[in-house]
Amino acid sequence: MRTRFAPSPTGFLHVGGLRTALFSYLVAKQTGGEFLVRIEDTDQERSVEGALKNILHTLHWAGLEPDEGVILRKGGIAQEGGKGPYIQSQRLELYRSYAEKLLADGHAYIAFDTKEEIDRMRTRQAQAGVASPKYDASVRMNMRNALTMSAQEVQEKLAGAEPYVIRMKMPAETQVSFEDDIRGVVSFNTRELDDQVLLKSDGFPTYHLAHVVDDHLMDIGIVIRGEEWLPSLPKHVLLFEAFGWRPPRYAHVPLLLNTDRSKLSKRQSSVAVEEFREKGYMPEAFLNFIALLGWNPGTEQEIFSLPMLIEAFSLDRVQKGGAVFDTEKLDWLQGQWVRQLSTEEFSRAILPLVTNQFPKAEYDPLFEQRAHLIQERITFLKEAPSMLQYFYEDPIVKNDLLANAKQKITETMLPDILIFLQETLETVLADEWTQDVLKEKLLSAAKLKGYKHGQVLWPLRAALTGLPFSPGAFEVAAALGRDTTLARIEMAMQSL
RNA sequence: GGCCCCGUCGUCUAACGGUUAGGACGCAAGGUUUUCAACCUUGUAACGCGGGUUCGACUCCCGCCGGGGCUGCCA
Repeated sequence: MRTRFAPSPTGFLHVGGLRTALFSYLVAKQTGGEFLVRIEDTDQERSVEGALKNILHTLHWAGLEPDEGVILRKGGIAQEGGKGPYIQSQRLELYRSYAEKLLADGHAYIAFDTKEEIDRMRTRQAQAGVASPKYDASVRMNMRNALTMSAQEVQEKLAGAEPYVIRMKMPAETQVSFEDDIRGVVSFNTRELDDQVLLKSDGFPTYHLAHVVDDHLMDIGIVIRGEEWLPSLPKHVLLFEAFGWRPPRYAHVPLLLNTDRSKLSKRQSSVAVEEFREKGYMPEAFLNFIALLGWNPGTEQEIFSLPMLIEAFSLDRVQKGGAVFDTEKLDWLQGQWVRQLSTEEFSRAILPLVTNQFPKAEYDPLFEQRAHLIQERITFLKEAPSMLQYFYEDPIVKNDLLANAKQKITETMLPDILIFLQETLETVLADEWTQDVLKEKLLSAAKLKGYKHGQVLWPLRAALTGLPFSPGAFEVAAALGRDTTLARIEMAMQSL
């Protein structure tokens, strides 16, 4: 089954766009088909410089590599496949010829109305309380089109280069029913439908014409798109019929919503996928999150990689109602994905971040060991450098960190506690300096002295790391080694 | 306004006539070698309303209410 993702280069890749792209990608992959990317740049005014490249980059980041169409390659943006071009602004002649075919077959007509005339018509209809304002409100009367003018008049205007559009001639009172793969049968009456513009006066097609022509020519088996297109479905089905083509299958995916349940918008939420990438979310976590918004596997599994999604996804388990884009679960998934990495993968992922801050850091078994200590306790990879800081430089330890009311440690108790730590730890020899031995010796000594665990462990951990939170005291002491551990306790004593 | 779509915990969702309405996030409490996390345990919380159909409705039908989308020479 060939599927496509067809963004307009008007800005960043939207999270909702990524979701429809993901669903399309999954359907293509699980049916052994191709996933194409086509660019819908038919609105010259809204096109944004650089948006195309940006969207492709983000798609690549997410791991959704197109098989055909517009693809990001080393050299830049390439078009691959035998059904191109895949950028609509490069297919203008094609759309025109198909629009003319419609004209010849009586499914469309030329109209010369100006923007102002159309505006006036709408105002008039609104004032008259017309239920469904449309171009042909009064049997296409009062409008300047090929349906009400003589052929000669039309020819004269065309010869005089007067701007015109080509409109679809909507059949009267026809019931159009179609089976959507997510919603089941939906039906509409053409009575409510306008004579949609198909070819604009600037020679560009509207979405409607371009969609029908391209998805037919590019042999798309199923069109997966946002629910906002559902009301346009009958127009598209009718166009396929007018061309004598078999329509593809359609799946209208429910919308992503703001917290107030309106259509997800930039004003109310973060909607650019790029923002999430910048915040440090892993593509796996983000994709996992997006997939679970409106789709469920029917099992209690929550963690899904892209290959697992290809395996488990199906359109009939896609929700019909919109889903609030609430990212509270995303952070949890991000943490899960950090934990999902092997120690080596994790170490390699954080290495550049750490060397950036501590140039002498390098990948070796020791680094892996240290990385392992923090892998279970961070959510974002970018937290790694600060959590490993004390392995690369001596911390500056303040008394108010060493003392801790919650652990019942006052500043006046500190000298005694630090001496206790020093004396006890000195009895542990270098060759038995392990987490287990340290724990055994220190806790038993503390018990003899009448210290509570927190009263000795908190100052030890704080003296070693200088941080309000970090891996545990024994883990850090073992990783730091005997000399450094004792030296830092000494330093803490000096600074009292 | 008209047309179309939708309606289960705060959020994402399971259930496809018979369940104590399940899971996840969040939140709360407890646990773990101190703290923040992570992790484990327990808890918290939902079928929009009213009619039918049926021995029996979250599930089927109708109405209402509520929400959303569309109603462009934007996609």
